Amino acid sequence: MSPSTYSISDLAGEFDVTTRSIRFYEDQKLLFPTRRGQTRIFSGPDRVRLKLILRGKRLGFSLAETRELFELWDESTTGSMKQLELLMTKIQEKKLALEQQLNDIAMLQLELDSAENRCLDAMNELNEEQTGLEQHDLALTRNAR
Amino acid sequence: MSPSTYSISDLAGEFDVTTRSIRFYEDQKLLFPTRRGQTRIFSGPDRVRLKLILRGKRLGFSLAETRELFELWDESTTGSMKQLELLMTKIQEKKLALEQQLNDIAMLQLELDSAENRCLDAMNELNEEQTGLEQHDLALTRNAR
DNA sequence: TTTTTGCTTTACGTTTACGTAAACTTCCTC
DNA sequence: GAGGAAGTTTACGTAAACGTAAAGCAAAAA
Repeated sequence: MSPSTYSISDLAGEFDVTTRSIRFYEDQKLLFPTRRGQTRIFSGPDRVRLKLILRGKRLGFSLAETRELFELWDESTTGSMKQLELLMTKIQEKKLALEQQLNDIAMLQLELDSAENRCLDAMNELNEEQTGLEQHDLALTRNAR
Repeated sequence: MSPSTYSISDLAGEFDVTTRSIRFYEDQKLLFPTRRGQTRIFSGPDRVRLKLILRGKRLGFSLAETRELFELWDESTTGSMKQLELLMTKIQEKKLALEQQLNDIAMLQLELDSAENRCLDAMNELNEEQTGLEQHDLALTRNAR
């Protein structure tokens, strides 16, 4: 069974970040570990937050952006209509941004595929120059076009 | 017909970046405009490079990363086998990274959808508290679950 | 001809996201 | 009870990606 509390190095180990980073995230109000004496104790929700922080980072979110989302989400439980509407617009914004990212990724993938193929072509040509024409079967090592 | 050369402000305008940024990219060896006297003249390939730089940025690539790819691509035309193999591995790396990003985006999209729905639920509850039960049709404004 | 407009270089400033070092406590082990 | 491992705070340092101001040239417009 997964534990319900974690030490700083538990989380650092699991997600491959430094303890320095985790303390920095706390400093930036992204995590709120409790304390036993001096030492930090992280809860399950803290762990989830950390995972979200890191995923956000991989997608180019700044810590400030992620914190803003966390805050909106937290405040939304106290639920004034204005808060909820604000949260909705932020959610829409992020969804649009993700759509854009999907486009970017799709285009880059196409370009990488094309680059890959040209690269393979060039390698095949080099091979034929070196070993003569009888080795044209090397083309079989290439992926489908 | 699209022109084959561009001024710095042409590109800044088209891609909505500052001229400062473009000069910085040149400084970092990502762009290589020629000069007429003092002023920079950008070619079609320069324009393409700029577009790739910005797309890379949106996906969280550093300028150094992007430059490395450019360099590998440029060197690959002079085509020693070692260069080509290096380029291939870099291409594979980027493709894997993009796959990871696709996963991240998919998961975040799911979470945003879920957040959106909980948000809409909360808004509906607020509305019913305020206006009585006869307005339950508001649920129709919600997207499909 | 002055003025505006656009471009240039040089250079210091700024924000983000940590790294790194110093100096200290706490707990565990031997 | 000496040492080591893991935790802590405080604080200065750093790399990336520009922003911003200063000071100047050069062509086009008024």
